[in-house]
Amino acid sequence: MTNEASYKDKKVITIGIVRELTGLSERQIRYYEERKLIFPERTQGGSRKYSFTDVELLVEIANKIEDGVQTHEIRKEMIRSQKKLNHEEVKRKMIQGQLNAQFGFRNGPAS
Amino acid sequence: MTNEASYKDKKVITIGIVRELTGLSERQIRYYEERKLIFPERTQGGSRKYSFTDVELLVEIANKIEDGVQTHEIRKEMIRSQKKLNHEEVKRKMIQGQLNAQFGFRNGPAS
DNA sequence: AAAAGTATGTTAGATTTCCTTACAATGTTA
DNA sequence: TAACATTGTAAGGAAATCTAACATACTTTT
Repeated sequence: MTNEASYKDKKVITIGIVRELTGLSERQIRYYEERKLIFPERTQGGSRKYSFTDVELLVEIANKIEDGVQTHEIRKEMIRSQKKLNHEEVKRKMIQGQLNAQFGFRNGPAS
Repeated sequence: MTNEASYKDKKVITIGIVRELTGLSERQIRYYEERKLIFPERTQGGSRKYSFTDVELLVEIANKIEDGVQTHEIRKEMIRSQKKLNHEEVKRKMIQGQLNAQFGFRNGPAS
């Protein structure tokens, strides 16, 4: 049913490569994490690992900052659009629930 | 016309992560390179960088080796399928050439 | 205006990751 | 048996990353 974890979202890129891909400094990349705009995973030893999605997000963040938007504002925007997404998801599930109620659809493993 | 360089083919993954993703040892990964089965890029400093495609290929290689196939044979297979691909490409271009001869299609920058 | 906050650079020292080379061990092919 | 194939391991060095701290220049808040 669900996607095989897409390449785009797999956290496999170290910070040096992210620097190359985005043109940002490592200082900037770490700072945006400190401001909770980005959430790399870590290796056993503690090195950061990013996804291509993270890389794209970083570029968007950098663009907004160039436009004078503060990390603080960017974070709010992100929370807003996250909420909107959640809202969409809730609506989708409600509709799904109504269909189930009406027609008794099932897709679980039970027969 | 051509694809935006796909995430799958971008060489951005360091050997430690490849080890995690494939379960192979770094020794094995480097050895398969020595046997010309895989071709990582390098960072400025000399560290190897792999793509997701490389990771998949490594898993295939590992499976064949478990089946007792030697790197030497695997390489031949790869060259064979590479040649088949080239052959397809040549055919495609020949057909394209014939179309051009017949109808004089152009898409270059010249008027 | 002074204080606080934002964004980034830089430095230092420690730790992790990666590199190459070489030798060893074991199994396979010629 | 001699050569080859595959993998482990060790050593020493270089590259990459980490955190913490201090500095700077701006902007916002009080």
